[in-house]
Amino acid sequence: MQGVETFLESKSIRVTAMRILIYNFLSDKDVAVTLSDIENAFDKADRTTLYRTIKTFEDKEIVHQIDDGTGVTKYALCEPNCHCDLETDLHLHFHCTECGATICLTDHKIPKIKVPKGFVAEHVNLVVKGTCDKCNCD
Amino acid sequence: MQGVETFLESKSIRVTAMRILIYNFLSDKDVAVTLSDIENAFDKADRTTLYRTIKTFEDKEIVHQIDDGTGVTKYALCEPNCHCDLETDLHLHFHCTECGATICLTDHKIPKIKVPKGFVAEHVNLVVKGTCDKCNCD
DNA sequence: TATATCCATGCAATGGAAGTGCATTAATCG
DNA sequence: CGATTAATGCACTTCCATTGCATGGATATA
Repeated sequence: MQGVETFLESKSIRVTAMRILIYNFLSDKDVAVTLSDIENAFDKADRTTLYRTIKTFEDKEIVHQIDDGTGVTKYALCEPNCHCDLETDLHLHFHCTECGATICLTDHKIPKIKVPKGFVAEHVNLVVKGTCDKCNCD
Repeated sequence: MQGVETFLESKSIRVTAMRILIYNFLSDKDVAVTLSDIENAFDKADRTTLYRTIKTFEDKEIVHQIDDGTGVTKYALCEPNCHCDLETDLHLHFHCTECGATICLTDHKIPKIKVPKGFVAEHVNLVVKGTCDKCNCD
């Protein structure tokens, strides 16, 4: 994929084979993944490399972190032109307690939240737990 | 406090010195606490005891768990008559990124969240991050 | 081209938090 | 008081996140 390389460059991320692989892995998934998921997909690579690659992606705002309450951090690609802004970019996440999948509901923006006087909101984390469409078919 | 003992009994929790102390510790706080916080407050007690006491309190629905995204679980007393129900009891939590405090905004109930067709919502975790009233005074 | 520099990678190790098994002590009930 | 049941304490384990250091590859510079 020529596209990925130029995309990474446009985000001032140095292009390496590993990074392209990880990016493609993430973009193939429609659910958020853990570090272990990536680890299992790339046996040959070291855990630290994967970890730092994800951190780099995060810094450059092409990946966002999700805390779905399971205790392990999950990651997913951001939408194009995402800056993880409170007003425009934040979407809610759905965690299925049956299959364990965590899904970005990117078209479900987070409603405006009122906070008490004196408080300043900068970020919102909204996770809905329940059962997903696939699990409800059974 | 005679009141605490009868309260615990009413929840069918066996009354011990430790449990009274922990309950009072929690009710003195207006912020959610971590297990380590409790540990530091009670040097003499073993971590496991504190851990299991909190779990007991959770089971009996007098304490709720909060995942504010810091990676460590926090705990706070429930409101009276709370059953941690989706519709009536769930409130939002505010996490201050400056002082690290996590606060229950019990009068801020969680707005009704729409999820896509096929999905069933059972629980919602809503954490707003930013700076709290105390930190904004500086 | 040679060399210096910067950064990605890999290995090893650490630290923190959650959780479990088992033995001991304390509380309740008959 | 004696027996049963539950609470406490200790030791350990596991899992995940994170960091330090050494190495190797890519890039820029002379």
